[in-house]
Order: sequence, then C-alpha cells, then structure tokens
Amino acid sequence: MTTAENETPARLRAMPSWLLGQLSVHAHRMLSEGLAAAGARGHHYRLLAALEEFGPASQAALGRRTGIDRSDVVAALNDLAGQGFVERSPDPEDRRRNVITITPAGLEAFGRLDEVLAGVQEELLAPLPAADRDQLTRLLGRLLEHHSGR
Amino acid sequence: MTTAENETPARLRAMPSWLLGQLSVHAHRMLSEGLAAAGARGHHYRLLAALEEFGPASQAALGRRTGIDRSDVVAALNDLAGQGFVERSPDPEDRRRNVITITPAGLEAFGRLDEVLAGVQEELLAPLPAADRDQLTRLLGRLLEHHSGR
DNA sequence: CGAATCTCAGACGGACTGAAATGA
DNA sequence: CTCATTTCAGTCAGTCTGAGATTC
Repeated sequence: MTTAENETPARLRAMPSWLLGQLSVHAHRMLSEGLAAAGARGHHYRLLAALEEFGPASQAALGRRTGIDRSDVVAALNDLAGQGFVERSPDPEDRRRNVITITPAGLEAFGRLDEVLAGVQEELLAPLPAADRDQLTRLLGRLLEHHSGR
Repeated sequence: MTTAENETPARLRAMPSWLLGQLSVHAHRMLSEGLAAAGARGHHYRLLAALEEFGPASQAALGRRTGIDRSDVVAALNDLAGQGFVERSPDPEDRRRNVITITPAGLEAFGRLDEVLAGVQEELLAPLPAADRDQLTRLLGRLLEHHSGR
C-alpha cells in the first residue's frame, strides 16, 4: 500500500470544527462511561447540578437551565425521584407546576458524581500543562459565550 | 422571578467537556446549514476531501480515512456518483473492491464546499484575535492526537 | 381568549450491527 | 477455512414534536 489507509485528510485535521467534533465525541464517551460506572447518566448530573446551585425549581425552569428537552426532563426526574434524590411537590402558588427539590441523599449523590466528572476533566486535559489547560478553557468559554446569545 | 430561569449551572460552564460539547453542537449546526445551502452533507465533503488528497481508493479505505461507517459510505457515494462527482469502477487487482475516483466536476464541487467550510471556520472563531485562534487550534490538535491513538 | 406547564406516545435522522454474496 | 469488501435491511439510543389535560 503506497499511502496509509487510515489517515485523516489534512483538510479535516486543520479545521477547528473538526477538532471540536472529534474531541467532543471522545469527551462524551469518557463522561458516559464514568457516569455509567456510578449508575447515572448525563441528564441526571445536569439536573442535580442545577438544583444544587439554584435551589428548588419547576421542571420547565430545569429544562431551560440544563438545555434538556421537556420530555426528557420528565423521564430523568422519574429516575431521580425513584432513587430518592429529588422530591416532586405541587407548587401552591401556581398549580400547573411541580416544584422539584433535591434531597440530602441527592446532594450526596451529586457530590460523588461531581468527583467522577472532575476525574474525567483531568483525564481529558492530561496531555496539557496547567497553563495551557487554563488558556484552553478560557478560549472555549469565550467562544461559547459569543455563540450562545450572550 | 428571583433567579434567572435560563442560566446554566456554574459547575457545567467551568467544565472543558461541557464547553467542548456545547461548542461542537454550534459548530455542527453552522456546518450542516452551510453545506445544506450548497446541496451537500458532511459525509460528502469528507469523502471528497479524502479522494482529493489521497487519490482513488476503495470504499473500505475511504471509510477508514474519514471515520464514516461502511454502510454510510455506500449511501454517500451513491449520492456523489448520482451527481457525477465520483466514479465507481471495479478494481482489476482485487475484484472484491470498487475503486472510487473523483471526477473534474467532483473536484470543482469540492472547491466550492471547501470555501463554504472555510467561511464557517471564520465565523466560528470570529470572536478571537488571530493569535488566540492559532493557539486554540494547536491545543485542540494536541489533545486529539493524544486521545486518538497517535 | 392566548400562553405556560406537565405528561405520554410516537416520529425522526444518525450511528451502528448482522448477514448475504463475492472473491483473495 | 479464514478474512476482507460491498451492499442491504434493520436495530438502537437520543432528540424532538404533537397532542391532551390543566391552570394562569
């Protein structure tokens, strides 16, 4: 064979959008595997993080904060409620809504998942020295800020 | 409302894996829209790029180079052949194979798509000064190199 | 009335698997 | 016999849409 049979075209390797896409696939795989080993999914972590930071909220608000579709919020909260990590109660001020509250067990579970994800970030950035890691995170943050409303 | 109802949790916003994932969704959307306006899909561009750089190849080799599944390679090449951008001919040296060759019309189409994608990269990195763009691309490239075999 | 919330059922495109046919 | 290639049919998980019931 004169040319390598599994080499990515240089055109692709030079494109930031390609690098971004490939890396995000790797990151997503690491993340899913880490969470799966802890018995959770990405949606679960995101919902718990929103509840931990902002306190009790309606399901619609949780969907907006986490970017999870309204239907998927229902399903993920079913899981979390089944494990006793959140509680659903009707909102007395607006009876269309459920108010979702994180429980002590939920906070504890969130702490464990958070450590798992910190480990994944570590693994993801492992090849870079600390200064480069910070710079990369800053640059990505700036791009995302710019491309998602503000 | 005391707290904003659509703010992403700080925990997420600080995670490189989250930034990567969100940005790659934006990038993918821009890419698909740009290509769709030119009547193409991501698979088509990738296959044309591999043919342009490495010359005629079997379908299996194209799949390996572009990371496209063997089944999807068949479908995308059907599209490209239908538009006259590639030609399928049996390999005389190994009659299991089709040798795929890019046509002059295909090269021209590739040139157009390449300009579209260059514009998308420009738009994606727009908020960053040139030095930061290069650094970002370098850092992403290093991470990808490390996390994908070589 | 129009708009928002919660819920379920199902659609939809993308990535992938299995297997058959052919040939090295 | 084992392995690689091409092709098609079909599966699978993830995301999203539609619609109904309820309340604002």
